[in-house]
Amino acid sequence: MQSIRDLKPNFGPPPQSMAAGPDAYMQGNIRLTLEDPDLWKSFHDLGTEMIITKPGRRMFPHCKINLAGLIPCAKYILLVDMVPVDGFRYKWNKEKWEVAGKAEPQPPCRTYLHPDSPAPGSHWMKQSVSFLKLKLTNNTLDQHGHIILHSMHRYHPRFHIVQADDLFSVRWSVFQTFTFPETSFTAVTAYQNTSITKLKIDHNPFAKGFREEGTNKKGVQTRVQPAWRNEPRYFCRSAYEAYDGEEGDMPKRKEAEGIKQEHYSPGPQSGSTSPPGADHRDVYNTEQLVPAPASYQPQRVHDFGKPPSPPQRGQQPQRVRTQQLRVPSPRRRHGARPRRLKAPHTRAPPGPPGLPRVLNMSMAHQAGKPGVIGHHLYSPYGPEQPLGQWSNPGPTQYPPPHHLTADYTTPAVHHGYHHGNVAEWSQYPLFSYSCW
DNA sequence: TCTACTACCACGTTTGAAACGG
DNA sequence: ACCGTTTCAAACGTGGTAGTAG
Repeated sequence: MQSIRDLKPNFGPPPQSMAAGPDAYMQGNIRLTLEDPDLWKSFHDLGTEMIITKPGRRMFPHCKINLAGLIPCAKYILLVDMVPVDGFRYKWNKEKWEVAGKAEPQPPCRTYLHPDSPAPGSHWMKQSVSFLKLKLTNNTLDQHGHIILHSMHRYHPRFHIVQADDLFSVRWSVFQTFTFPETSFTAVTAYQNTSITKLKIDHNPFAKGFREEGTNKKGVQTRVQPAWRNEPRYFCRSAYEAYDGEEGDMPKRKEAEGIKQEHYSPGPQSGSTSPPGADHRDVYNTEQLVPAPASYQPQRVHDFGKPPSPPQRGQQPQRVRTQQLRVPSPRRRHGARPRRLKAPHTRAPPGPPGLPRVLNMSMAHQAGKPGVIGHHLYSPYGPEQPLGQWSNPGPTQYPPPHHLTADYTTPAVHHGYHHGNVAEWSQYPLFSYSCW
């Protein structure tokens, strides 16, 4: 059913203090499923691209998850960050992505905190959790708390669930981390793959103006069909399939259901042209406990089987209105067309003044040195209230992804337990909390 | 010349205060 | 006065495109 390959080298028995606790058991039952997996897969098959801009750009598709198995009355914090898929920089050449060299040093790592956090498990489970407001930027000096990425690099989002009563106790809490392989993407400043552009136009409501039907005046040739749900895919070939090398014959999932047996090869292991080419709706699940420095310590393996009730296609998710505030800005563009003038609304921001809630964590750790990390929390509940500190955000290089593994029978890759207060539970920056 | 990036544009959607009606 | 619905415009999100830098 499931196997764990290539997780972490230093697996060992979990500390009993952690393994035996009721929380540990309950946390092990947490299930996380990705909403709109077919849409994600559609993009993934082509090689998802996400636009990054200086002012910040939303993701599309955006991250939306369903949670189950939380303790209803316990409070949780949800976080998302982006980690490089591999250590390469890419370029688009002749209709396919090619490795263009070594990855640039990583910018300060930031983590997006879901605006509802902290909230009880019942809150997270009663409806899908959307990270719609998450924005990506290539501005390393960004002051808005957006997640900073490098263009032409590949990333994938990680979801972190932390049982904690408040933001300040995160460092003492247990993290559980999940990823969805089909959410990996290439950060770009302009779309390279025209098929991706078409797909975005077709499915993103904000891009309706570029569809052929309607009032599109730009002559963009796109499919007219509005929805991806009820039609066969007009695209067929993954851009990643264009990669030569070991993954060229990577098995593709035959259909949306059924047991998958493809092998997910992490980038570094599959040569220089590393992008994962297969879709991976179902994944293995492992957990790990409080890490010893620089090592994962998987505790046990869960076999969750199929997700309990995967989101139904076409199901209109309940509209979620978060407390996310709008960052007041004078006018977005210089030459925007004039608006009709009337008594101008004095729109109060829907939330207290401030900024998107983003944790900024920069790793100071170097090989063999537990890092003292800085992180910056932007909270909508107060203007620029850093709950942490910046500290020495020197450029760091992400490690190769260890977590992308083989057989999948559960919705998400579950990376397991780790404590937020341990600086080097892994090489990833997120958990380099030192203080809040 | 090529590639990556930016600024601007014109479109559409979202949002919430104001207006309105019961 | 209260509550629910509708209206409407500012704010925002989107991809295209031209221009620029290296």
